[in-house]
Amino acid sequence: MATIYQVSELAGVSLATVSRVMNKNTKVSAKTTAKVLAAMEQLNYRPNSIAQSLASNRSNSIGVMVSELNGSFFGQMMAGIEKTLRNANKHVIITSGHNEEKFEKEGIEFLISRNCDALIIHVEAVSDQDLVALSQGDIPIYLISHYVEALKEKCISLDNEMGGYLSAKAALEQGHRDIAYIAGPQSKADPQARLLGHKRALAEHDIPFEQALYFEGDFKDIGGSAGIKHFIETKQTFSALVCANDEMASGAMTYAREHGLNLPQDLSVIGFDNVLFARHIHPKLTTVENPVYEMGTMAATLVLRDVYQKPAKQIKQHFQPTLIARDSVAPYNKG
Amino acid sequence: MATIYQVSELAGVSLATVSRVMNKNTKVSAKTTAKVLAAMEQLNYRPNSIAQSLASNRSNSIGVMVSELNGSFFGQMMAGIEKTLRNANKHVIITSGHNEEKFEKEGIEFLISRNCDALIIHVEAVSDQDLVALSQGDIPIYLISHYVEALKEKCISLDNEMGGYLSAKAALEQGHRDIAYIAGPQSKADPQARLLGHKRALAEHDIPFEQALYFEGDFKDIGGSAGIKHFIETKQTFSALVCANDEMASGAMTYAREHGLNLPQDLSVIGFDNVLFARHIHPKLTTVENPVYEMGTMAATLVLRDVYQKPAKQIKQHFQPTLIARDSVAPYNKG
DNA sequence: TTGTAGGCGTTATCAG
DNA sequence: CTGATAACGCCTACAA
Repeated sequence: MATIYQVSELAGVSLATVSRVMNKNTKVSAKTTAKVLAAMEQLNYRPNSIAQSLASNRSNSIGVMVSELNGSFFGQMMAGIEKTLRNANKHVIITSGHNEEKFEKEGIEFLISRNCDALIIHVEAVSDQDLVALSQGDIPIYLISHYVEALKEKCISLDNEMGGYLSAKAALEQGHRDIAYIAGPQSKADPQARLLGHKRALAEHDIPFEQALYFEGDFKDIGGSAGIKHFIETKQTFSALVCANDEMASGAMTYAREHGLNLPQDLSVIGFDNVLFARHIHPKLTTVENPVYEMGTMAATLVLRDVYQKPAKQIKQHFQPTLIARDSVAPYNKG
Repeated sequence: MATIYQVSELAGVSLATVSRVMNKNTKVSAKTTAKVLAAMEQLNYRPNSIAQSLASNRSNSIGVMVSELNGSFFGQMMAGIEKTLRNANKHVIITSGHNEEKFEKEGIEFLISRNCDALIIHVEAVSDQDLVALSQGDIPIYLISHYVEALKEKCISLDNEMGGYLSAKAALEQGHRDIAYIAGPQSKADPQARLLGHKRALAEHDIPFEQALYFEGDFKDIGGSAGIKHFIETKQTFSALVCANDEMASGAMTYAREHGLNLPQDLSVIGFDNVLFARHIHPKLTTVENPVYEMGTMAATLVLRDVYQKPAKQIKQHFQPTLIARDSVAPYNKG
């Protein structure tokens, strides 16, 4: 592999000059530039990115930490991040927390030890407090799909309250009044906000929130089936079921069908996230779009702007969800 | 950030000694080791991985190139790769080809320019020829879920022929004889092999392969719906439908149901891959397990062994698929 | 067992 | 506009 030194020899200039034409940061005469370019071409020169990093104190790498790699969420997010960053010639180092706090923290440590210029983080288990502490460190961190007041300039988040509102609205507007709700883990902010939005929509329609129609799930399909099982066994009356994510909606639908319910005639179901499989399940799931790809793109854009001083056209840190109406909600049927 | 030099000063030894206790490759007296460790601790020293890379000519990074980041396949694969590699203190740089040959090639170039120690590649569009050419370069490449004869030591692959055989078998063993098949793109080796396996199973049961019951899809749900539409419109008789992947199976099922078929009574459907949503769709999809996570793990293990000389317990390069029997296949019903 | 010193391939700060 | 030359932080013969 040719080095900058060999290029400089061939071109008959100093190595500093070669560096200059590469980085275009200092004026170099057209003539010398041409010579250098020719030499580079001839030697098939490729700068050694590691040496560049060492000398410039910039690794040009962004660490991305996600709580889990599999699952329907992650791919979309990564796609947005990777595309944006690679266009800017930055690279993405990826780590997964495998859904455990210990691994998430280790992963972050790992990324720091890798000299990343910035971190984009989407974690479940690490506390807000730890995140704030982390942000005091040398390396800038950005949070995706998670809002922490103290770090608001660093957050890309979704209006989960509005999402919860929209999903309840989808049922209410079809005339449903007995609406069960399977929430996500209330130890976390996102599911809390979704629940809040749900309650707001009910209140707007003068429907009291019934504890008996509430169940806290785990965001997995099993949480959905457990929730509806609970409602059925406690003999609740409900014509619609709102779930705080699509996985739980899917679990609930499977359970409902196995127990003789006709979907959506006997029960309308609404999800949240609009993951890829939402349109594969039957009936096609009405859900709330969670613009994960866009959020990934935006997080990357933010890094580019703040860390690398790249001009960014427009930054949008707070995203609004939208309802995706498909086939899993039927009009309320008095019978 | 403390440097190795500061540590050496504090410990009262040379910087070479500090380097030695870090790398444990040369004997250092217990006493000095202790001093050095204490100094490191005190200064909260963290080696600069970039400087290490430059000096040792090892970036400790492995580039992973996937054709697409979203989709149900990728996450599993990545999870296996990342976990294995991080345990060995290597990091993963990720790039996506966004399903276009141009991007796939650019991505590979990008990874090479990033001084990766090895590449793990899962591409769709790049030709075998190009892959072979690539492997002549300085940087070792490994192929995942793809078999190229000339690169067989570098391949982690699945026995797709056997998978095709198993999926057909699932229908045959339930008494089905009129079995439609929606294939994947026949320009690629994997779908070809699946089709071959399908034919072998038919032949074993003395059932001729009918061109009229064959359709070539695109591995997307749309291919599945187009396929079954074709069969229905040409008035074929078939009681089972085998699809070369789960997405197409899902698309076909949706279409079938919309056209009045009862699943699985009127039509048994079999998929391939066992992606995450396979158990979310209705009826739960009988399919063939594609052990993507394990293949990812194994690719990483192979890299660790070949590139970093880490002892590997057991290498398995060729994986066997297994049938996952769920609810989408019903016994053949003469009626 | 430990220290010395050269080198890895760039960038960046000086002069000129 | 261009050329020396010192960092950057670490590894690794080679010496001692």
